[in-house]
Amino acid sequence: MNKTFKNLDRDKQKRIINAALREFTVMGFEQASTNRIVKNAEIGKGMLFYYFTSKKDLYLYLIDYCIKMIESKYFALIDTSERDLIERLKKISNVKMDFMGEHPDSMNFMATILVEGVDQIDDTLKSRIEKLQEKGYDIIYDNLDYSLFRKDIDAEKTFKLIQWAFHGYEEEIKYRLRDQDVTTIDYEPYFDEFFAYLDIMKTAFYTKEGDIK
Amino acid sequence: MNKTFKNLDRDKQKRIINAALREFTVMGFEQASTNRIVKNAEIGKGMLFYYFTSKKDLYLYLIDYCIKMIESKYFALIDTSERDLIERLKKISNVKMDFMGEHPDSMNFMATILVEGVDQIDDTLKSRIEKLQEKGYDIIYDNLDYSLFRKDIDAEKTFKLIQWAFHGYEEEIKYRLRDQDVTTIDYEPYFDEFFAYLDIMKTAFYTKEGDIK
DNA sequence: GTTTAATTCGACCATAGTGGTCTATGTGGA
DNA sequence: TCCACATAGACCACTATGGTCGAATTAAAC
Repeated sequence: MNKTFKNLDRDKQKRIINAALREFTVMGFEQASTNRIVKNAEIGKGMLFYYFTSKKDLYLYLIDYCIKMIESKYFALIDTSERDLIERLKKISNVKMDFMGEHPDSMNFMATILVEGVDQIDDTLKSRIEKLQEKGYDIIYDNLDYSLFRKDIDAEKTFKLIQWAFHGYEEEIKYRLRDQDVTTIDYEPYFDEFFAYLDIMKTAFYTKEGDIK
Repeated sequence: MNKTFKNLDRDKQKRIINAALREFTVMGFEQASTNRIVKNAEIGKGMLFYYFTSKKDLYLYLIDYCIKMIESKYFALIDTSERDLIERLKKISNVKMDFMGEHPDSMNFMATILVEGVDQIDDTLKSRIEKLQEKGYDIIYDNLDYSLFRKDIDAEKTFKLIQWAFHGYEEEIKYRLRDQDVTTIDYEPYFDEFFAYLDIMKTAFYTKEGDIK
């Protein structure tokens, strides 16, 4: 990546980054077209290869960009002091929603990278991505209070059930809002609906007040 | 589609169908290559366009083929006489596993059709697909016994939670077995693990024996 | 055994798109 | 008037595309 790119006005920079992120997300590395990227970014073809030495160089830059973005704007905002699993997942959902609102392309791009293993990546980058995944795991599981769960069911498995519910609801909302503009959506009513699910799970999975042992 | 295709030995027919299903599933309609299809099916290029008038003709044939397949080998085997949601989902999982073992390409292909709306489809085909989705919905929800659920939580929402758990576990298993040969997998231990999850949900969501009201 | 018909193949076609280069033309400061 | 940087897009060799076509092979009919 050429230093000129760093000195660009933020607008042009963002246009290029977002156009490229979207292209790679939708098409994958091989099928992604630099022609479409420059057209959507509204720059000349020559410029892309002035800023970046090759398609691959651009791709690797984007991965690095997204890793930094997720570390600073997503993971950094989640604290693990909340020891109630459901309450913590609730907070994570909030941060995630905010992040998705502001950087949807970065998140979607990284999602495709994580599910499809990509050949273009070298070992150091690969290990950075692994670290990122581990960190994502810790943020959910670290320092949880197992004693909240009823004693007659397995806590580990109940964890899973709760997580699947979070994921399921997320997907359900994505499906319901499938072709609406992300920036204009009011998520408030969905949070209320979601909290009802959380209450059910607390009623079903957590120790009732007054219960002993 | 040419009638000659119907008269082909089953082996060649299957080779062509499966090669095409896989190509369209992985690449989508536009990016799918007829060259790769004929190479993987081990037939000459000319033959594909002898059996089918065009790429689109092949594509539409495959959709029709899969709809019929799913209706006769999947939906037909599920009965809705079991009124306990969890037990019914258990049976559905069994049929689904069997089907996935024998016709994985058909199922994956239809899945991509259902999530990505495809332009190539005309109205009559579109409505057949909608019917299929409705049928899939009925198979889960028809004739269920709501009285099994505890009275202090919302039954509809609990349905959702249970479904999300089924889906979550399915995905988890797919992930764990991600690069193993589908035909050689022994699913038995996973069923045991899965039943443990179902027991938890019954304990948590269903009315306890002896409970009144 | 000869003629006719149904199958099979892959070289070939025009076309479109690829990643990347290069030249010509700004642009802004000294 | 320089000069260095920045910009655009025509252009390149190359690859892959969906689809065609004539020649070869096989099967059937007489």
